[in-house]
Amino acid sequence: MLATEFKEAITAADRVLVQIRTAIVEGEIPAGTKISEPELARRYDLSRAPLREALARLERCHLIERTPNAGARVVKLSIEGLRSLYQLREELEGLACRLAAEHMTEQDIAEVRALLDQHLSTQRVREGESYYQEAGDVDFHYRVILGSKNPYLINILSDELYFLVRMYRVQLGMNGPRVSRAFDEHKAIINAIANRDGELADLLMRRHIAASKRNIEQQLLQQGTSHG
Amino acid sequence: MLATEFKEAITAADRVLVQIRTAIVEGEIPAGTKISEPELARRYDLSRAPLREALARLERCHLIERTPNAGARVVKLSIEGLRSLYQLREELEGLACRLAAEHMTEQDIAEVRALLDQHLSTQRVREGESYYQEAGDVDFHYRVILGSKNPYLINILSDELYFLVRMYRVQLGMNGPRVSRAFDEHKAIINAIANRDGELADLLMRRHIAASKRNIEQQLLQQGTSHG
DNA sequence: TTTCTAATTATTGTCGACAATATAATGCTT
DNA sequence: AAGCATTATATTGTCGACAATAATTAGAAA
Repeated sequence: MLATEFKEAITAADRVLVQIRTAIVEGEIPAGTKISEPELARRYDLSRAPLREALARLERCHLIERTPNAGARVVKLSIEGLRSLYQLREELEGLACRLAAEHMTEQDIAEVRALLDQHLSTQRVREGESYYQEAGDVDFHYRVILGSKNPYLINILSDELYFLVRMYRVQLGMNGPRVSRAFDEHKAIINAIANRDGELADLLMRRHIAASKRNIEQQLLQQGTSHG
Repeated sequence: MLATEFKEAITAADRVLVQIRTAIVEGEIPAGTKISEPELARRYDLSRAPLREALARLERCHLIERTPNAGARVVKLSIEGLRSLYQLREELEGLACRLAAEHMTEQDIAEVRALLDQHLSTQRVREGESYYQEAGDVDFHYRVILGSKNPYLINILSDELYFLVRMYRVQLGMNGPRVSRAFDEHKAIINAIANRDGELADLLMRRHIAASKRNIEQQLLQQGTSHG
C-alpha cells in the first residue's frame, strides 16, 4: 500500500531454492553428490516440506535428478550433456533473436546498449576476473530472451535451461581470448536486432553460442584426460 | 527379480498427477477454474502433501498458474497463448526432425511407418471420431521427438509443452478436412526422415504444425465471436 | 572366502495439525 | 447508500511424526 514497487510474496521454499541452486551452480555442492533431505533440512534450518518444494523446482531446471523412493543426485557435467544442452540453446536463442528483432522497442535496444557499455567498463577495470564476464554475458542473453516477448520461450530459457548453462560456465570457466571477443559479438548481435535484421541476429547468436560451447568442451576434454 | 520388464515405482503423487492432468486437458476441470487444495484432496482421497507435489508438476507444464499464498488457477486458452506455444512448437519439432533424420535407426523408422498404417486402419473404421486422430497424431509426434535422441528436447516437448498442446486440441477440436490430411503429412515427414533429408523434414513439420495452428485459431475466433 | 539371505538402519513418501497470509463478511463513518 | 476499516473465515505454507520403501549391514551356507 506504500509507494514501494510491487513486492512479490517470498516463501521459505523460494529462499532455500535460491540458496541450494547457487550452491550447486557454483560447485559448493559438487556434481554427482547424493542429496540428503534430512541433512539439507538441518543445514538450511527448515522443515522438509518447503525443502521438497525446492527440490522439485531444481529437478525442473535439470540441476538434480530424482528417482522415486531412492532420492536425488546433483547432475553430472558431461560432454554429451553439454552438446545436447547447447544444441537446444542455439536453436532457442536463435529464435529469440528473430523475435527480438521483431518485438523489441527502441528503448529496449537502447537499454541493452547501455548495459553493454557498462559491462565493458567494469570488465576493463577488472581485467581477467571471469566472474564479471560471466554475469555480464548472462545479463545480455537474458535481455535478448526477454525481448522475444514469448512467455514460453522466456520460461524455458531463463527459468529452466540457464542455470545448467551457468553451471557449465562457472565450473569449467571461460578462458583465453574468448572473454574479450564475447563483447564484440554481443555488440554485433544487438546491432543486427536494431537494424531489424532477425536472420543475421539469429546467425550471429548461433555462432556466438557455438564458440562458447567449443571453449567449454575443450575444458571438459582436458579435465577428462588430465586426471581420468 | 522376475522376468517382468523394469517396473518404475509409482507414488500417490504420480497417480493424482495423471488424474488431475487428464481432467484439465479434457476440460472436466474447466479452464480458468480456481484450484482448491482441500477440495481436490477430498475428491481424490489423499493428503495435501502429494497433492501439492502434483500441482508443482502441473505448473511445470503450464496447465495451472500459481501465485504465492493465493493459490492456483487452471490456465485459460487464448489466441496469444496459442500463437506463442505453436511458435515454439514449430521451432522445436522442426529441430527434432533434423535430429531424427540424423539419429533414428532404420528400425525406429520402420516402427513409425507401421504405426502410421495402424492408425490409418483404425481411423477408417472410426471415421469422424476425432479422439483417435488426436491420439494417433500425438503418438506420431512423440515418436519423432524421441527420435531426436536429445534428452532436453524430449523433456521440454513431451513432458512440458505437449499437455498444453493437447488441451488446445481436445477442447477446440480438429475438424473438417484437416483430419484426413494429417495422415498424408505424417507420411511425407517420415519419408523425408527415411531419406535422411533433415531440412525437408523440418520444413514439412513446420507447415504441418502451422496448418494445425490455423485450424485451432479459427475455432478460437469463432468461439470468441459467437458468445463473447 | 564368497555369495546369497535376512534383519537392521536410514531415507523417502504421506499424514494431520498449526501458523501465516489472503479472501470474504460485517459494521461503521461520511 | 457508498466507501472504508475491521473482524471473521478460509486457504496456503510449514512443521513434526508415522508408514512404506530402499540401502546397508550382519549372518549363514556353499
